[in-house]
Amino acid sequence: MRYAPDQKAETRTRLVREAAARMRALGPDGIGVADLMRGIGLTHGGFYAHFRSKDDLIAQAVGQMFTESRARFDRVPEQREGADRLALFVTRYLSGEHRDRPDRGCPLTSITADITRQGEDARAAFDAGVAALTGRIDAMLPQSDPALAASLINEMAGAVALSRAVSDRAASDQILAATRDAIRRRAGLPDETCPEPCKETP
Amino acid sequence: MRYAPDQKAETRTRLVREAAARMRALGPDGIGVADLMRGIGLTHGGFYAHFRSKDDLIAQAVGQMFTESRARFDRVPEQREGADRLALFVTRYLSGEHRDRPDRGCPLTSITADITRQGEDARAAFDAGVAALTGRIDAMLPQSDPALAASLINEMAGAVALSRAVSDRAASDQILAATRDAIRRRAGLPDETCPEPCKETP
DNA sequence: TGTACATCAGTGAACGCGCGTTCACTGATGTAC
DNA sequence: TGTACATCAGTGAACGCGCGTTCACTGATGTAC
Repeated sequence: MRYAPDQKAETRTRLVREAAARMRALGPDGIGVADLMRGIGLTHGGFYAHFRSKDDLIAQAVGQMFTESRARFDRVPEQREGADRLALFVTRYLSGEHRDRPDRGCPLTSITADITRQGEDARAAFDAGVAALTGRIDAMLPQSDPALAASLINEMAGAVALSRAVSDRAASDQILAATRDAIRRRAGLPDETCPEPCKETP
Repeated sequence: MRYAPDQKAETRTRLVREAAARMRALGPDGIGVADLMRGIGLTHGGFYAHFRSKDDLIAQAVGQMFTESRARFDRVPEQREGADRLALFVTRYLSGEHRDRPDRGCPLTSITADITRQGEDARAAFDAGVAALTGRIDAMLPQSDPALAASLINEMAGAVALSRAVSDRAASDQILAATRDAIRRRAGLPDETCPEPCKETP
């Protein structure tokens, strides 16, 4: 078959998305080139028409992860703002759904430790993502406080990561609930009243 | 040569220690059986006289990591207690030295995301370690508050992990400093006055 | 209109390598007689 | 006292396997003449 004019670009996009999802769930070492290509219905040989190396793909995927994470956690009904937006973010971030679906989760909860061992490009993408995320949280605070914003995201990311690692479900739920309380208190938000229908676990 | 009566037990101990150090720095997938054996001056073939499998070793090493971490961060001059002990712990935990030496660091800063993908034994060892650590922090609080203790360790572990991932040294230092402030405030400790000589980076 | 050729995303066999694991063996020393 | 054998932590060759990467090829369609 002859290919549609933007077929190659489209395949590349699908690859980066698939890689981002797998990396969140399995880490950079957990994705294999052949597996990945099979995942989007192709064979492994074509990979190097799209990326210089697996490292190159990883760097692209790190950027993608932050983009998707932003779309998932920061998207809000337009009329909301300030504290209301932050409350929504916190509820979503510290939810059972976020814990149970690492493949769609925030990169800070899954690949932070791995980034240390990645190449320069992946690290740069990670740096940019962290800075942007911290900035957006700062903007949702009652008054700008970059150190507080950084501190809040550290705790939230740490809590979600730990809630996944802990085997006991009740203990895991408890970590998330306690962290929601702590974050709300620290950010000066009202106590737990769901700002929108809370579906904890799907 | 004939072997000393406790030689085998000693070799096993050395292996578990070496594995713990490597796992912290490289993750469970980052250590290879042959490399590890070479690291303590032996050849790979002898490994299976000590462990049923690599997974078995990993589970042992997880326990070891928590034991060492406790010795490193919780050891205090005996006269100290309460808030004073906690201040010491926080200073050590959120230090440049902890960031720069992951091979001697707290497992919560390095293997949390990996534990999700490990076997039952490793997860059980991790669970026990987390519970014990949280309990010790709780005991250092002015008054017991298990949820606060968990919240504090989440933020501290998240911050150290992130301080390692960030490329820019100044930004990394800033994460640690800001988190020390945040934790001290949250735990009701006095402001930054070094409770003992602070050697930040070696 | 028909023929020859160019294009190019994707194919699949093959590569060298390191992994976890197995197993027959080594060799120094203790024990039995 | 000397000889034969048991012990056992560690050795090193070998295994099957999956990895990242390379490369000659496919085959449907567009273009040139």
